Amino acid sequence: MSATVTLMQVAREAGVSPSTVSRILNGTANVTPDKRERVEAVIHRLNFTPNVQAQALANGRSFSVGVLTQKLSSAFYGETLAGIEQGLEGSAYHPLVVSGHWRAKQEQQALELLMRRRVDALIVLGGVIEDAALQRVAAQVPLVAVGRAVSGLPERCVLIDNHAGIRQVVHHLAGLGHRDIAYIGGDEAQQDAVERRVGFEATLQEAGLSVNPHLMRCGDYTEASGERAAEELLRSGVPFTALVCANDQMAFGARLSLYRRGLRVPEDLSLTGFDDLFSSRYTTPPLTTVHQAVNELGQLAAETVLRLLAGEQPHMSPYVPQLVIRESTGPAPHSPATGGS
Amino acid sequence: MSATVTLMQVAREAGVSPSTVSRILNGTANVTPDKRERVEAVIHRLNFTPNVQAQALANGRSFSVGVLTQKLSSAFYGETLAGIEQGLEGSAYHPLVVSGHWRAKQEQQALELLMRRRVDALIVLGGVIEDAALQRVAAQVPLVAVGRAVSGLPERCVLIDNHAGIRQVVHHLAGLGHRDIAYIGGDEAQQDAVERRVGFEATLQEAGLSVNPHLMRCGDYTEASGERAAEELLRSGVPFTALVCANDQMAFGARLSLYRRGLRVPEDLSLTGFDDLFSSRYTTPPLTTVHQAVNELGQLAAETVLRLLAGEQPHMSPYVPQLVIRESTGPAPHSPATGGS
DNA sequence: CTGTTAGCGCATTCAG
DNA sequence: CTGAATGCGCTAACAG
Repeated sequence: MSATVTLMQVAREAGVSPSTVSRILNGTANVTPDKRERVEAVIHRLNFTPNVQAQALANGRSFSVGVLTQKLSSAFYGETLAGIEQGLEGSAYHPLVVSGHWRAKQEQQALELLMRRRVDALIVLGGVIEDAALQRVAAQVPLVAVGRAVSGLPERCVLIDNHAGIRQVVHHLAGLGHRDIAYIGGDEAQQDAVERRVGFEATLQEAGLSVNPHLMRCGDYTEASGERAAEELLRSGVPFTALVCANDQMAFGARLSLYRRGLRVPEDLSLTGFDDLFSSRYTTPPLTTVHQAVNELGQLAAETVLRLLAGEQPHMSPYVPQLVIRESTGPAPHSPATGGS
Repeated sequence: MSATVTLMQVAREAGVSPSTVSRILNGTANVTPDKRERVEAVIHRLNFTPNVQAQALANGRSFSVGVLTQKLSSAFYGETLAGIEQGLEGSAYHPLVVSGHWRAKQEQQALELLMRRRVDALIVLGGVIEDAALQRVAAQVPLVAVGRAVSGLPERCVLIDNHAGIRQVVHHLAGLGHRDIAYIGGDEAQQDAVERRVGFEATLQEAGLSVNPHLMRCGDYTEASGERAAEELLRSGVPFTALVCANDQMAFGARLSLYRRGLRVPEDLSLTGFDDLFSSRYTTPPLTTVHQAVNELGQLAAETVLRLLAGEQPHMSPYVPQLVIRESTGPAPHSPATGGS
């Protein structure tokens, strides 16, 4: 653990004042070539790296943007984080990531941690913390929310048009002749879960089909819950020819449940997801789902934050996700699967 | 953006000295109840939060441990990150994550960034940067590497016994009667990729089987590469009854390729992976693979770092992963699949 | 128990 | 163009 080199040491070693070294470091002012060379040589020789904390303290900015995510192990948010990282690249700002685990209290603590680190801006991915808490921090630093609308902060939310997404799914299935369509929704504590369900029901009617409460189930966005819900649906005996899941993970779980019962996809039953996780391309059969450009959304959030930091007032418009038709959907069979027998 | 409150302001407002406030904040010394109450009231009223940068500067520690990962969107490392976060929880230290994207140059930059942020310790996940670079930073701060051996830094590497893992796979398959076993390896720039391949070949011989170079292919750990390699294998016409993949993702890709050709798993062909990603439980059929307790490895790394920070010298022993037999492996069929037809 | 005094490492006035 | 002086916000001796 060799002692860490300071700007002051560099200055002494090079026979100049600390200010000169600082100027060279930041290109704040011109310096005679010979001094510059001398200093740079010393910097290199001593392997000096400026202390970011000190810089932050001195000029009032930490050059870091806090990111509140929910789970580091989530494929969905992981991709968004990658997008944010990418969007910030080249910009002097760096992301500082903390997770809230979908727990309001932890999200609150995470926000406090970020504020103590004096992040220059904030990006919030989903979460269940109250809008009021977000408004409070938004009063201190520029804040951009992804995938959730925060009241009082329009133009600061990168929104996804869930309704439009699920609508495409239903019309696709209806077009294939499906009339009995089952649905597995997500935890309605999350905004998008209710938007998707409402969109599903609305489109059903739009397509001249009726909502059958016996074909509606609720999961929590995990594979296990999807498997369980599909199991229940099948066991209930109520016939259906297509199964719409509110996200890909639950579709994966449902897929397993169908496999267990020997039901073929899409011959016996059509299956759809939402999100288009990377792995959805590799399920058997590849999953028909709604593509969200998660990475791009992350980049967009990053760019928006950068723009906000630069004093601009960016305009946001909701992102319309697109249906990707792969191989898990097909024409409705004549005799609906019930799973019975 | 309201001006940010400082400790000094709190002190003035409460009619005490800054040191007193500091003492209350850190519990460094006793303070009379009345003063304490007064100060805490002011802190609350002004919504004061200490500036971590300033604290770091003042006491020489940033209370952050840098984490060099490769891809934020990776399911594998994501789980490890979650483990690290968990392991650090409650410890005053917080993770600072940066990605290297498996590019030596970017990894180097990431390390520099972390050093400039004056992290108190470092956790490195995989990567392709030279050992020398890691040794250099290890000279400045405690360093723990996960999933890679760094020369000169034994006892600082959380290692996985890849050989033992792949060995279980081969013996499992041999026990099922498979004699023609194909292999899809990873990019050999990564240590574990070569360890797994070498382990595969060694165990084959150990089991009395011979290594058939025509059944060996190389991917890069991605689904796409697994699909491609399986395709080649099948097209080559060389018969085999089992396909061992060096990681789960490639197994997913291979699975799709088999599906495309109408080959049943495990009736026509047995398939195995390595890692036991969460989603491997949900493929159809669920994948037989080698379980790595990735989350736990992350926690272990975090605890080790904490121990190092506390001045202890922890002892490391390689982690032995365990085979998880699910449904993608079965008895060898009588007539091997060749994919030709 | 508590206030005063010095820095921590750097950027930035302000004079030369 | 460059050095000296100041302060960023906080902690840690050091005296009371």
